[in-house]
Order: sequence, then structure tokens, then C-alpha cells
Amino acid sequence: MALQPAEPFHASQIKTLAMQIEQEIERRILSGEIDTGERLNEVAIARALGVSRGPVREALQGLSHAGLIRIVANKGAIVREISAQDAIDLYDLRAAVWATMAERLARVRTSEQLGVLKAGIGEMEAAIGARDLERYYRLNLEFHDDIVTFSAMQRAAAIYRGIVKEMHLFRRRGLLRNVPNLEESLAEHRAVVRAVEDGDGQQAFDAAKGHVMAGKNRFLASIEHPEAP
Amino acid sequence: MALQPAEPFHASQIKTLAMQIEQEIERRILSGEIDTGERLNEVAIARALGVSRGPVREALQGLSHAGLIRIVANKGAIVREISAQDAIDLYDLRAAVWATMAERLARVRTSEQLGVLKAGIGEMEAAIGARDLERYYRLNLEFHDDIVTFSAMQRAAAIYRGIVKEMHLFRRRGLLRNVPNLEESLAEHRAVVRAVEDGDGQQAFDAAKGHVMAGKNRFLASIEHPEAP
DNA sequence: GACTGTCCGATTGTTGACATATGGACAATC
DNA sequence: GATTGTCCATATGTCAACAATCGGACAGTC
Repeated sequence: MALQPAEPFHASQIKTLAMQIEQEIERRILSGEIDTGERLNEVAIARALGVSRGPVREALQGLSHAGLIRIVANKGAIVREISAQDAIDLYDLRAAVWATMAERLARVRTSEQLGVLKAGIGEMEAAIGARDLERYYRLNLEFHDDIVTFSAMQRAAAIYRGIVKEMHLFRRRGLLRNVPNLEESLAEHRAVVRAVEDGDGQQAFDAAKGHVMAGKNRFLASIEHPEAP
Repeated sequence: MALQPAEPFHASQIKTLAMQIEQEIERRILSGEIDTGERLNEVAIARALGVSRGPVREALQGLSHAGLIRIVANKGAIVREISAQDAIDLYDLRAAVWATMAERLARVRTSEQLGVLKAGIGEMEAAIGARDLERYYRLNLEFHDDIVTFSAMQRAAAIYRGIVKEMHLFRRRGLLRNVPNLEESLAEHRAVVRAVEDGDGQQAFDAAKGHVMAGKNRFLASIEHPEAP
């Protein structure tokens, strides 16, 4: 009982071939290595990875459920094309789901969790001060994911992360990643944390939804004026 | 070009064996034929349905992604057990997703859609007048699903329907279906339709969320006092 | 020349067999 | 007698071959 590995082991983490393949294809899709609309041939993938078609099929099923590809019976799989309308829908959905988790978190948060969130805010301030956009981008993702994790709403977390991945299908098309107004974004983050600290669920919900919606509006603006500075 | 089938055919509706199997197992799970916590043996299912293990595995993958079963590598699949906390999470999530669709619908509704919703309200009134609980239950489901369909948010719709199915895993445990206060429920429905008619997105969101949350509260009460009349 | 029907290569759907991992029974050990 | 190690039946993971389907090419018909 003395062994305490850094990353706690659990049986459900065992990686089957199909899972590895799914992860690999997902990586190639999100990185743009495989393009939107491209066709995914089972035998080609199987040969390329040195496996049989079985695990590849399972991987494709998984990606289909994740919304990254579209499978039609007897015809095959293609990488999904995401319309602007789809992206808008996903923004609204993501806003609602993330806000729900923020609302919950406001009601169940521990002081440790609050500390982590506040520390994140502090780091973001520093990143802005240093004009380190890359670092802010990473901290922003962490902040969002912390709230997802801390809320402990498993299904919602899975859905949220799925939505984020799916949105990458649009992001990649060159329009994004749009450069946010950092100070504005940070202020919105602060509002969320403040509501969480106060234990005010309703306000946490509104602040979180408002933050994602602000991102949506920036997104819409970037569609309207693709080349604006 | 003259042929206009009642149910418009689309290639994506072709049913592969795996899909049929998934549907069948899902039916057995939701009907209680297969109990919560029960183990799903691949060869047993394959033999029982007269097919090979391949499609069965695909079906199980699908059910796993839908949240109805849980698969761990090299060990197998069991029908998920849903805790009261899980059910609470699902209520919150469902409220947010359904409210998001209601909000959207308020902004894009056609008069035809509004007509359908109002007709539904009328039928519910009649069902209440006739004290026909069964009929009200069915109309209630239709009403919710109409809003889902009319909002035309595909991903959100898929998620919503998945959540509803997943909640059945708890419902079946005898505590529910809880008998709603019909007049109260109808009044909430009316509020949603009114907001949709007015094109007031914010209000539609609040009314829709409030309606699901009212259901959640009744659910919570039924947990606290399992045998109350 | 547009339409219809048939053929054929390519791809997916399905199958049965083989490879590997699990968990419990049993024996050996201290 | 509790623990450890080994074995084995069972179930899952993977594979390669077979069957069914799709879509385009081509020829025939009006």
C-alpha cells in the first residue's frame, strides 16, 4: 500500500489499440494534417498504421460520436465540414454548458479550488503584463478547464471538451484563432471567479455565459470582417 | 421526381446491423429487460441475436458513447449505474441545453412552428381536462421534442436526447416517473411558448430553464420522501 | 443525344479464428 | 492460516478472409 505513483493508475486508463488509433487520427484532424472534407479510407489507414481494419473501424466510430467525422453506411467516413452556423450553435451550446458548471462550482467549491482559480488569474495578469499572448492563450485554456474539472460534473465535462474539439474544425479554417481583447477577457474571468468565491450560483452562471458569448461576438465580428486588424 | 414518400428517405438512414443491434440493446436497457449493473457478454449477445461479435462490439461502443453502458478495456461492459448525484447533474445539464434551444427558437421561429407549439398547449389543456395522465405525459414529451427539433441546433439536439435517455437509467429505479402537478407544468409550458411568440430569447431561456428546474425540484422531493403520495 | 441497364473495381459490412488479458481456484510456502 | 505463485477457463482484443454494396464506365436503346 506504500506505492503512490505520481499519476494514479486506474484500469480504465489502459489503452487499447483502437483508442490509440482514435487519438492519432484525432490529432491529425485537429492539427490539420488531415483536411476538412477529406475521405478516410479504412484499409489505407490500417496499412499506414500497420494494423487491421477492426481497430480502425472502432476508432472511426469513436470519432463519429465525437462529431469530428461523419460516417454514412456503405459509403465511408469524411472529416466533417463545419459551417458558420454550426460554429454559432456550438458557441451557444458551450456557453450554456460551461455556465452550468460554473454555477455548480459556485455552490460546491472548496477553498483550495478557489485558490487555484485565483492563482490562475494572477498568472494571466502577469502574462498580459509581459505581452505574452502565447502564454495567456494557454492559461486561458487551463482556467476554463479548471472550472470544468472542479465542478465535478462528469457528463457535462465530457460534452464540453467534445464541443471544444469540434469547434477546432472551424477554427482551423484560418479565420481564427482570433486575438481577444486581453484586458476584457481577464475582466470577465475575474467576474466568474468573484461569483464563485461569493457562492453566487446565478451570478456565476451569468458571468460564465457572458464570457463565452463575448467570445462568440468576437468570432462573429471576425467572420464579418475577415481581414480586420 | 414525383415520388414523395411520407417519411423522406435519406441515405444516412440506412440501417447497418450494428445500428439495429444497438437499438435493440438500448431498448432492452431502457425497458428494464436488462438491469442496471448487469454485465453484457459479447458472445452471449451475438449468439442470442444470431450475429457475429463484430457488430455487437460496434453497438456496445455506441451505447458507451451514449452513456448507457460503461466499457473497461479487457474486462467488458456493464449497464451504468446512475447515482442520485448523477441524476441531479443531468437535470442541470438538460435544463441548460433545452433552455439554449428555446432561446434560439425564440429568435428564429416561424409562424408554422409557433402554431404547432400552441396546438400542443391546447391538447395538453384537453388532456388535463380529461384527467388523462398518460396522454399528457406523451404530449409533454412531444412538446419538449418539438422545441428541440424546431431550434434546428443539431448537436444540441443529439446531446439533449442523449441526456434524456441517460436519465431513464435512474427513472427506472422505481422512484419515478414522478407525477407532476399538471396545471403547474402547463403554466410553465405556456410561459415558454409566450416568450417564443414574443421573440424574447432571454425570457425563453429563463422560462425553459425554470421549467426543467421545477421538474428537478419535484425529483429531489421524491428522493427525500420516496413514499409520499 | 439523353436515358436505361449491366458490368466491374473499389470500399465497406460481416464473419470466424487466433492472440492476449483477466480473475478465480488451487497448491506451495512461510 | 494468510500470502504468494501458478494454472486454466472465460472473455475481450485483433486479425485476415468473405460477402454485400456503391459508384462510375460502358454499351445498348429509343
